[in-house]
Formats: sequence, structure tokens, C-alpha cells
Amino acid sequence: MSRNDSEDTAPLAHRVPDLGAMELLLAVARHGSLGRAARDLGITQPAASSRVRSMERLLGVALVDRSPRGSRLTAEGVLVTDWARRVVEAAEAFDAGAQALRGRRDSRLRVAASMTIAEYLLPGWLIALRAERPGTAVSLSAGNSAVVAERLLADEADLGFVEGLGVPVGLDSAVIGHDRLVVVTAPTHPWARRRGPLLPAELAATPLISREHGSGTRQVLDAALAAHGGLAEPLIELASTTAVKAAVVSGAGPSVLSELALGEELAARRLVQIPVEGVRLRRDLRAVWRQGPLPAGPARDLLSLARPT
Amino acid sequence: MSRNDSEDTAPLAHRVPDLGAMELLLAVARHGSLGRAARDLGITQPAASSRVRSMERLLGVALVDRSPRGSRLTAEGVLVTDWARRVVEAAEAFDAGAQALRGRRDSRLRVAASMTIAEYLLPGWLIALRAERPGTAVSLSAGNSAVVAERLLADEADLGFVEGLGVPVGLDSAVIGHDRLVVVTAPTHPWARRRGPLLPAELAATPLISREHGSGTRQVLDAALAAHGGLAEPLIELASTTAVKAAVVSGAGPSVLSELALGEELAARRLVQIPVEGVRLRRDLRAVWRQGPLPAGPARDLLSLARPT
DNA sequence: ATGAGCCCATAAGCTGGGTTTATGAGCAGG
DNA sequence: CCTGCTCATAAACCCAGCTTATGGGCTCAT
Repeated sequence: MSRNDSEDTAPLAHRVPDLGAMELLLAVARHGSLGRAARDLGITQPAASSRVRSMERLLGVALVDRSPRGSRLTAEGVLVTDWARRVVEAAEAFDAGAQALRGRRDSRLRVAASMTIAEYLLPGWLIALRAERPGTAVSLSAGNSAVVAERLLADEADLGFVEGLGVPVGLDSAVIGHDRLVVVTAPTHPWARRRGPLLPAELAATPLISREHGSGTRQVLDAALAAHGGLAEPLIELASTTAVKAAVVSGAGPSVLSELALGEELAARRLVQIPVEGVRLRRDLRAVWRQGPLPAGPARDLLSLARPT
Repeated sequence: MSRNDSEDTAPLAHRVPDLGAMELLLAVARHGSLGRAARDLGITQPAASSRVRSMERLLGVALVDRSPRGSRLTAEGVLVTDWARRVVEAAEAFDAGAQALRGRRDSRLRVAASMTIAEYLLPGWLIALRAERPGTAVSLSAGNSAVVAERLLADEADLGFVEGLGVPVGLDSAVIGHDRLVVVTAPTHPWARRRGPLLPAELAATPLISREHGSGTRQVLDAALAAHGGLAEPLIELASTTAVKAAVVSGAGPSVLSELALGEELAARRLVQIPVEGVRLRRDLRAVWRQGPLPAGPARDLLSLARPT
């Protein structure tokens, strides 16, 4: 009834091959043969053949050159496969995260992490961990620094990750990396057209769009700008990083966010980064654990993966 | 018959919700209601309800808190949604690229780009272009610098993108960004354990895994190391960047690759970056067009998006 | 030559997940 | 207390993707 919309408005899932098809395409690229790709994925050769065909029909592009001696990607197929690989990699990160989230109490490694770290860094670490120590069952819970500390102290978690200035009492920690905070606005904002960098006092005096209290970002910003007149009252406070980004994109005002959260938006120029002069807007990313010797076993494995971020 | 493999070995697509489900989850997060999310995607409310349910069953995690006044994400749901967003974004890039690849000859903007740029940067630009100038039909063809130049001169393309040292004759150009080349090895390679940076002469003397001839990377490397004894014969030459990366990961030897191609591998520590002393391994990324005034219309729109990479 | 062993395509039939329509139940607010 | 929103359940449908069965093309070894 409503299928013949302009192709721009149809749901994404109808314009893009599904994950299984993309996996298949990657397998074809790896093996150079539809049949072997099929076997690799545990399906039959006709299934693979038909699936690749329907993918080509959907995209309107020939992806593989079939020959009696095998199948090779066409020039377009190489490109499509590379794009598909990125989708599949994102799906693998999703999977790694979801598996940890479902993780049972009896997991060998119970991790508690701040939202930002759980969202952007942990899936990658889990994939690496799976590669190095297959079969390590990890369970994940996410929350702010206080929650992480609480879980560690209650022995409900073996290893934690937090960002922010201090280390909660009762815990030992190691810095595993840093995180730059950046000032962003919509491309239409006056700051986006400035010639010189922003002065700390200007930033301090400007009401920002910010996360609700308890955010590690806020802490760092407060400390950095204390010497420049103190932080102005927020323009508006929102519940999630995503909501903040959406508000900034829509032009509601500037904000200060972790660069980890901004990859996509900066690349697509939905947001613009505003340089600031003479303030160090960095914060440490820390692994934390109950006071005492460095945790052994799987916790140590994960820690060594996370180290040089 | 072979379903009950350990859950690690089942195909990814069976462990992860499909793109439609992820889109739905994002819509639920946006709208705070299953019903409204359903309407937004053009399906009925029971369909949405059942789909979210089956997603929760698949993941083994409650994602939304249902109430008679709407649905909000649970804490786990927030995390899952953020991971899903990254998958969907990758799928959007896929879609943008695929649409351009299918683009007809009558497109308003015909782009020719080098593989690296087409693969890593163009989809993002196309998404941004779609946001700013909806309805601009773009067609894309990919090839090395010579092919790009040829297509421009034959008036089969309006705008090109190349990386490398020189600008082909007959074309004007503008630098739109830079691209660092980095030396990488498997984490097990001796270079990964060095204390100090690599010396240019060492790099020059070592056989590398490299792309086949004509690669822009090779050109730059040759020029940079000419003063240090010249580049050694390649250890092995492979057809695609992907094949090179796979070989390096497997420990076959070191290689020099564009940092654009290395995001995932470095983050997951499958590859390690080796610092090099005193050589500038950079190359320009350039937009190119037929000699004459800067192209107008959609070409100019795209150019201005690509500019400050 | 001729058969074996790859490759891929086509055809027919089954199955299950996602859909719709139809209905009901819980809570809010005029 | 009725209207309007929320979500859940049940039954029927449909199609995408799967399997099995088959055939044709090419290459290589016998």
C-alpha cells in the first residue's frame, strides 16, 4: 500500500542487504568461490548463489564475476564488499557487547564500566579478548563512577573502568588512556566561523547544552574553567549523550563532549569542533579494582588489552 | 541438524538482530513508544511489539520498560541501542555508496575516485550531501589516479578524488586533506617490542608486504626513502589492501598502509603501529577537475563538504 | 577421448519469521 | 465514565531463504 515511496524514504533495511548476505559476500571474497563460501557459512551452494543474485538485483550492480573456475569480485564488488565489511564489524562489536550484557553471574570475568567506555571502547576490547583467550565468559554492567565503585567493593565485579578526575576510595587504579573533551557546535553557529580559537573565559561564560549531573564530563570542565570565572549555568540539561548531540546538531547551542562520542558527527560535518586556547580539556580513562594486588587471570588479560588506548 | 554448535561458531547473522530490528529499536528510543516507532517505520504496532520481543529473546536482555504511558529503554537497552546505532550508521554509509555506484549516466554529479577515498571517505560525504542537498543524484566510479584522470578528461566525470604525489596533466586540483602512512606489523613481530622508533634506513632495507604496482602508497614511500638507500624489493605483492592487511595480521611481515585503512585493526590490536623517525610519510588527498574554473553546482557542494578533512 | 572433480544455475517444494487484522486490557485525564 | 493513549495476544497469511535434485561448462588426469 505504501511501498512506492521515493526510494529515499523506504526503511533502510529494505534498501540494504541483510547481515547474512553481507557475511556471505565477505566469504565469497575470501574464498573466491560461491560454493566454498556457502560451505563456510553452513549453507548449500544454491542458497548462496541465489542470495548473491538477489543482492545484485537489490543493488542494481554486478558484484561477482562467475566463471567455471570460481567467482571473483568485480570492481564494484570490491567496493561494496569493503563497505559491507564495516557493517559486519559493527555487528561483531554489537554481538560482543550483547553477549557480555547477557553474561551470567558465573562469568569468569565480571566487568563494570562507565557508559562512555562501555559504549565506545569495551566492545573492541572484548573482540580482542575473544581472539586471544577464546572462551572467556565476560559479563558487563554499566553505570557512573559511583556505581562502578559500589559493584567492585561489593564483589559483584572484578574489574572496572571509569573516566573522570579522582579514583573512588577503596580502589586501586591504572591509567589506560586519555580522552579529549572538545567543544562542538552546529556548523551554522557563529563560533564555527571564528578565525581564532575560543578563549577559556568565553567558554566559561557561555551556557552549554549538557548531560545531567554526575557526568564525568561536567567534573572535568568545571575544574578546567574554575580559574576563568567558573562554568555558566547550563542552557539545558539532557539525559543521554545522544540527546545532547541531537540538540547541538539542531543548532540549540554549543556543548562539550568526549571525542569518543563524536566520530560520526564530525566526519559527516553535522557538528564542528571549535578549538579552545590554553585549557587542557583531557581526562584520564582508568581501570579500577579492589585495593590490593593487580587482579590476575582474565581480568589481567583484559587490562593488558585495554592499556595502550 | 547443525544448529547446536557452541554459540561462538553460529553465523553472526543468527546471533544479532537484523537491521530492521535495530532501526526499530532506534525509533523506539527516539519516540518513547512502540506504537509511534511502528508508525514511523510504516509497520503496525503489533509487528513492532513482537519484533522487539523477539530481539529481547535473542539477546537475553530486557531492552524496554513497557508501561501504559509509553516505553523507555532500560539501562541495558540504552547500551544496546548505542551499539545498534553504529551498525545502522555503517549500513547508511553502505547504502549511500551503493546508491552512487548504481547511479545512472544522467546523474547530476558524476564522481570518479581512488579506491581508498571511495572506500573510506566518500560514503560519509555522500550522506552529508544528501542531508544538505536532498535529491542530488550522484554516480560513482572508482579506479586509480590514471583512470580518474581519464574519466575526467573524457567528460565522463565531473569531479575526481585522488591521493598521491602529483596532479595528472590537464587537471586542476585542490588539496582537501592529508593521509598519514603508517608502518604496521603483527603484535608478535620484533618491531612491536622495540624501545625506540624505527630508523628510515632500517625501513628502507626491509622487504615489505605491499600492494601491486600503481598504488599511491608505493609512490610516496619510494620518494620518502630515496635518500635512505631506496626501497627494498617487496616481500610479496598482493592485489587488495584487505589481502595486505590479512597477511600482516598473520605475521608474514611488516607493511606500510594508509591510516584510513587501519582503524579497526589498530583498535582491536590485531596490528601494531611502529613509529618511524625523521620521515614524513604523508600524502595529499586532492579533489581534481578538468582544467578551468572551479566546477559549479553539485560538484561545488560536494567539494565544500570534503574540504576540511 | 573420457571420466572425475571442480565450478555455477535452475526448478520445485517446504518452512518459519515477520506481517496484518482483530481484539482486549491497563492507565490517564476531561 | 468515557475517550484516547499505551501495549499484548491470537489467528491467518505471505514470502524470503532454505534444501534437495538436477544439469551444463570447463579443466585436468588418466
